[in-house]
Amino acid sequence: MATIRDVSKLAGVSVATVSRVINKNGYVNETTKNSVLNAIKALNYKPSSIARSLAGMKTSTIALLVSDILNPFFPEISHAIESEAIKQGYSVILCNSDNNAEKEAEYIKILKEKRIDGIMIASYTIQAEQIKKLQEEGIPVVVLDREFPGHNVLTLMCKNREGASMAVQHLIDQGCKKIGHISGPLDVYAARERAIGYEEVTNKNNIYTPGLIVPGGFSIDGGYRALLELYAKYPDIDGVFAGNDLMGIGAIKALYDSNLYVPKNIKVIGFDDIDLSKTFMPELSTIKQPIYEMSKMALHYLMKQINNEDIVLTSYAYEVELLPRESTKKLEKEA
Amino acid sequence: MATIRDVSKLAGVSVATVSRVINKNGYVNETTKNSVLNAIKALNYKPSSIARSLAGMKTSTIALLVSDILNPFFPEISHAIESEAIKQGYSVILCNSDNNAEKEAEYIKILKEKRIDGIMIASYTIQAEQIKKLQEEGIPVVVLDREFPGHNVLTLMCKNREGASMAVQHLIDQGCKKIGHISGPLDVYAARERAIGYEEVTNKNNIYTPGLIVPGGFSIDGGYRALLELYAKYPDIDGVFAGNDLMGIGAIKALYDSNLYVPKNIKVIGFDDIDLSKTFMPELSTIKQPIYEMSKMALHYLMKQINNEDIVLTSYAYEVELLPRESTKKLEKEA
DNA sequence: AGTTTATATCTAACCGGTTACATATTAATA
DNA sequence: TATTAATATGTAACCGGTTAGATATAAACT
Repeated sequence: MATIRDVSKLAGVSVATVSRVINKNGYVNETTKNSVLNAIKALNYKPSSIARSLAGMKTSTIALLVSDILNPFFPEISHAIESEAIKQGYSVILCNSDNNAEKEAEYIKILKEKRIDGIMIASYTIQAEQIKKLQEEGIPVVVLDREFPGHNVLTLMCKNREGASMAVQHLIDQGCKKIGHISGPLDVYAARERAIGYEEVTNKNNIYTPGLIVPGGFSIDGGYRALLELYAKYPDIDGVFAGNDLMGIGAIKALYDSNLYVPKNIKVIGFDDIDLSKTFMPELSTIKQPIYEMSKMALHYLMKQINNEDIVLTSYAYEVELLPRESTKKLEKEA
Repeated sequence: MATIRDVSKLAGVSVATVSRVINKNGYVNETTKNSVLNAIKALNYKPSSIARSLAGMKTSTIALLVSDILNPFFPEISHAIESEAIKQGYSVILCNSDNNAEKEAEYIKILKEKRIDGIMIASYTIQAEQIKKLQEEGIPVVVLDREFPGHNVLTLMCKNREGASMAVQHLIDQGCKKIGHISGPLDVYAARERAIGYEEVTNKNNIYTPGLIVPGGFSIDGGYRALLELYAKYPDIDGVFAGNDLMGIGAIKALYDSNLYVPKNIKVIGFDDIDLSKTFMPELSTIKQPIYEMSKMALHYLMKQINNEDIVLTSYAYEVELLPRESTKKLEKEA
């Protein structure tokens, strides 16, 4: 593999000149530039990012830490982050914590050693303490879909509580009288907020019952099991607000396997608007959060921190949107 | 950020000794070792992988190049590769080409500059020529789910043709008389092989009609559109073999939207056995390919190349398995 | 003509590790 | 006791870039 010194020798100039040509900075004579360019081509020279990082004190690499790459929500984030990052000349190391705190800690250690320029966190297992440590070591951090009240971190999320309220209100509008909630892990901020939104609206309508909240771990399987549990306890349930689309899909599947149909017997609404929700049958009503937009802005703010522009480390909540689809349709005979 | 020299100073030893302690090689006195360890802790020292890579000529990083991270098939591969890689102390840069040849070429350039130790390719846009170039530059390569006959590359795939035959035979066994095929992009090896498997079995049963093959681009949308096209041309179709599960799901959706039901009116079988296929309603019959196992072995062979163990650069095809589910069920009244 | 400014290039230190080689001490063997 | 081997540690070159500072020439300005 050719080095910058090989190039400089072949072109008959110093390494500094070669460096200037490569980075298009400083003065370089047109003729000199061409002979350097020719030497580069002749040797098939590719500058080593490793050496460049060591000398330049930046890696042009960020990390994206996710909970579970098998959950379609995260590939959507990953896709957005990566697309935007590459536009700015950054590449992304994807770290899948698999919802495992130890694996996550191991990753964080590796990332520090790799001297990545910043880290984007979309993981439910991470603790505020770990984020604080990263920041103390000078590593820019942005957090997606979480909130750490009382900590100086930039976090982006959607209006979870409001969205949940919209979802439950929609079920009520569609005629539901007894509405269950399949929640995410309640130690996760977004899941908690959504549960609160559910509580608020059911309370206001005098249909709140604590037992109607069952956790479903944000997964299809969890949603499936949660629905069965819910239905066993309350066979007269007629609406379900699932804390995310995956659990909504799991719930619909469980109903189907129990010979109950959506929306005929029970109406179901999810949250997120992952791609799959409008492909599923029946199409899943949901609360859309602007995943691409949020991710894009998250990256934007991460870059600002990396470039030492000072920004306020606070949290932003994005608007959500109700997307009524088949799974909450009011059938004619009900009307 | 503390450096190895800071540590050596604090511990009162040379950098070589510190290096020996960190890497657990060479002779180090127990007492010395402890004082070094203490210094490391006191300074919160984390060795720089950058410097280490530059000096040691390896990055402990591999790249995974995928076609489309939004297609669940690829997160499953990604999950497997990443899980196995981290066990061996390697991290993975995930590169999503988005089915865009230019973006892919750009990534390959970046990866060369990053001096990654090896590259795992699961992308449909890559050309044999590019792989050859990578190899000539000494970069170990393993390819998943493709084949490049006549090229010396290690490729892992499943028995695509055989699986396709099994799928079509299964449809026939379930009573289908007119079977369509929604294919992947026919310039992709796996898609072509599956189409050939389809042709072989339909031919043998004298039900082959060229017009019954329609391309669906390996996506849900593509499958949806392909089915509509197929059905418009051949309204008497009673079975569909989709070249992957996503297209199978798209096809079922299209049928549903046309008031046709699966398996009642038409039976559908997919290929891959992605997680979603058994959650979908109806559950999608499919040909299971051992994604985790294949990916794991792919990584295994990549590591062998990285470690300069010589292996035969050839292609391996994994066994597939028919998973009959609801979408191809023979209903009682049909029997 | 003398001074300033813009252009062009080079030398060498530096980034933070690894490692070959030299050196010193102690233990084992002849 | 002399010699060899094992243990322990240090020095300094090297990996391949970047960049500050030195130097030199040509053009522009007093």
